[in-house]
Amino acid sequence: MTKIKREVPVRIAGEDNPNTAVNRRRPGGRATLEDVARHAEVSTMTVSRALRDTSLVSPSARERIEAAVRELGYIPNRAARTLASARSKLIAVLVPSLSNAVFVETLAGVQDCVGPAGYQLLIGNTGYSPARQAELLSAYLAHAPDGFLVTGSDDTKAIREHLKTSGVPLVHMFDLAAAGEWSVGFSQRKAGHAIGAHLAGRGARRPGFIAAQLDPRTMQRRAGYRRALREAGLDAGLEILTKQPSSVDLGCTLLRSLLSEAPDCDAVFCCNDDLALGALFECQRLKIAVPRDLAIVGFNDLPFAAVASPSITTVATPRYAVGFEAARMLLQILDGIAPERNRIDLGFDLVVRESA
Amino acid sequence: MTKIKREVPVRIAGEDNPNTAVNRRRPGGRATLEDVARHAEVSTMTVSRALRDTSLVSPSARERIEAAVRELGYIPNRAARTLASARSKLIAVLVPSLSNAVFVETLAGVQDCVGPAGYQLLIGNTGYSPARQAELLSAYLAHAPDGFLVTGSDDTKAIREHLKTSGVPLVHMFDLAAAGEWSVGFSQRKAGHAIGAHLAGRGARRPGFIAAQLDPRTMQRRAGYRRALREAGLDAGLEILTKQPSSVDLGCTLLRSLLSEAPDCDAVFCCNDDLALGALFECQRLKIAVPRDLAIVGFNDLPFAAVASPSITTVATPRYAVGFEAARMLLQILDGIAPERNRIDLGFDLVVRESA
DNA sequence: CTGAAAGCGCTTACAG
DNA sequence: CTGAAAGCGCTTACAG
Repeated sequence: MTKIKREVPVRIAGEDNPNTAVNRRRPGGRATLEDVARHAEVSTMTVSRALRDTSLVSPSARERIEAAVRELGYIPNRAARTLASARSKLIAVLVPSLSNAVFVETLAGVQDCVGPAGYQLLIGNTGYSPARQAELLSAYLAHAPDGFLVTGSDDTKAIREHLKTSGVPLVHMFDLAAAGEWSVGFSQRKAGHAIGAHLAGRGARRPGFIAAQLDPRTMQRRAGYRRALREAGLDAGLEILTKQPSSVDLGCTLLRSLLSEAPDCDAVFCCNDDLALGALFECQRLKIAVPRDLAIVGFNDLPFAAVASPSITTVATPRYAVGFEAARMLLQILDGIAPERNRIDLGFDLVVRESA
Repeated sequence: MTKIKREVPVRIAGEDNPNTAVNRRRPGGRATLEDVARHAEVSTMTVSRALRDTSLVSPSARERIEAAVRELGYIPNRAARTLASARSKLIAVLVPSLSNAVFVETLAGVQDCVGPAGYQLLIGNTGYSPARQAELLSAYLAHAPDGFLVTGSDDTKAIREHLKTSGVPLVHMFDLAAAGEWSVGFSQRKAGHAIGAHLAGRGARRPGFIAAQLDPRTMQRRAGYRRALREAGLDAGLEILTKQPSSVDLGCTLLRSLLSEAPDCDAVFCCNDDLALGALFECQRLKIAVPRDLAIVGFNDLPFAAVASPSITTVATPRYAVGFEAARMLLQILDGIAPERNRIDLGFDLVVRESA
């Protein structure tokens, strides 16, 4: 006696499993491609084609398939698609922080670029930690992302090492990487230099620098800033650095430290706007007139900088564009189009306002 | 003549495909479970077990498997796991905004809770749009998330409708949903009431309200605030509302509108801290003493509120906890454990500072 | 503690 | 324009 193999699983209408706690294979009886095919009286292949590109299929088939999809509430299973096609339509994005508005806007740029192309984002927060970054890289590799977009918390070598064998393309954001790598950003060094030059140009005698986190990009800004001061014949030695995460609160604290170390300090470059806002608040508390007694410069041009009182002089960074262009570059690579350049420098703008 | 089917694909060492542009099935020849099994001289099942729970396997097998994994650089393919197990280990999180720091911190709470349990997040930004929310719900359903965490941009009914048939559990964040739904949040209405009562209590004669975005939660705060004013015998009619996205800049603008409409206004409840910061800056520009001439209250207690000058009176909201507890509730549901309560009220704190 | 079989729901690569 | 076959890389459900 032969067992009869049921080619088509029998679905009894209204056969709801009352015991929802039990983990059945198809919770809710979600419709599959096969269900749609049967309903539309075509093969699964035709449905598969119609779903990807309607022009691949005859109008009549297309109509029936669309009707079936609607009736069954069919939603494709991406895991199956990923497994079969070896394309996940997932892009992994690694940023050092999300409490920093800069990276939130970068993500918006990425999202706006890849969303219309049908990609989903896997967003990882490395917290500026190389170890965490390595972990995330591995974890995300398991999802077989089609590409990586990363703002490195440290050297790019470890990243390369990790991804090299996987063959997944990667574009660096903010770091203008070396040849042989893809990158979109701007020169942190030049930006820092522009600030140093501005401060020197407006007559600062004793400028100071306050910085938190001390990530690579901050240190590059510092290098440019120091060079500008030296070029202007000024001492670049006055600085308060801490590895603590940046915050407005910390800006207050660091400003106090700076002034206690150098009461004659007459200008301060804060490594970002949050710090600058804290410094400004602290000055208001201490009755220090800005910019008359102390000039303050921030970095990034976050939304509040323009409307603070006094408004804050800062460097406007193209963070949204960095995300968008890095994503575009990655998409080109994924589509097999060679981007014109392997590194795109988006530049920056020194925005001179009231505070310096 | 019979074709011989190769049971084991032959892999020739050093056989690198020079044409990396060609999209082969296995870019980089990523190792599979089968590769590991062969290397460790066990079956794929044993490897599968060892990977999930080492105690399921003999120590000797375990050792060989671990060695093989290391040597081959094996990284599991989650798409395959998802397809076979019907569990994606993905949690979809929908928030109305990422430029609002509140939701960034909520996401941090979610991440900190689900990360250790091996879940990845799919983060969707609805931009406060119900239409976008519906789109994202569908898009994410394709990824077969094990659960949803959402802060609704509108009514919860549409969400239910969408997810009902899918059987994917959902926990609401911030909205304390109706019975039969899972939710973690706090009473926006009571929080608004606390602010109204505080302003009345400190002698406000002509309080005003400024608000942006006008999402459901903002309107609930407004309702509580107005009731408190009425209870104190004050007029609740003075308000400037706009659907524009919230920003510090907008806070400046709305404050000016408020004062031009009611020059005798002596207290203002800003629906969030960004608006309050803008209002404060504008007062500084207009030489309006805060709180003497005008009291300012914000909402959320973002990091800058405590250190502004003057420091800003506001309501501290448990946003990190909302994310964490909502995630915990969801994880319990996924593990088949019934949470004690279906709605968790985390409360809030009125933080009285200098500005009001 | 271990393994052979079957299948998850799609797409690729052919063939017509 | 359409379809039958095979397979993507895992896990489930059995069986030992």
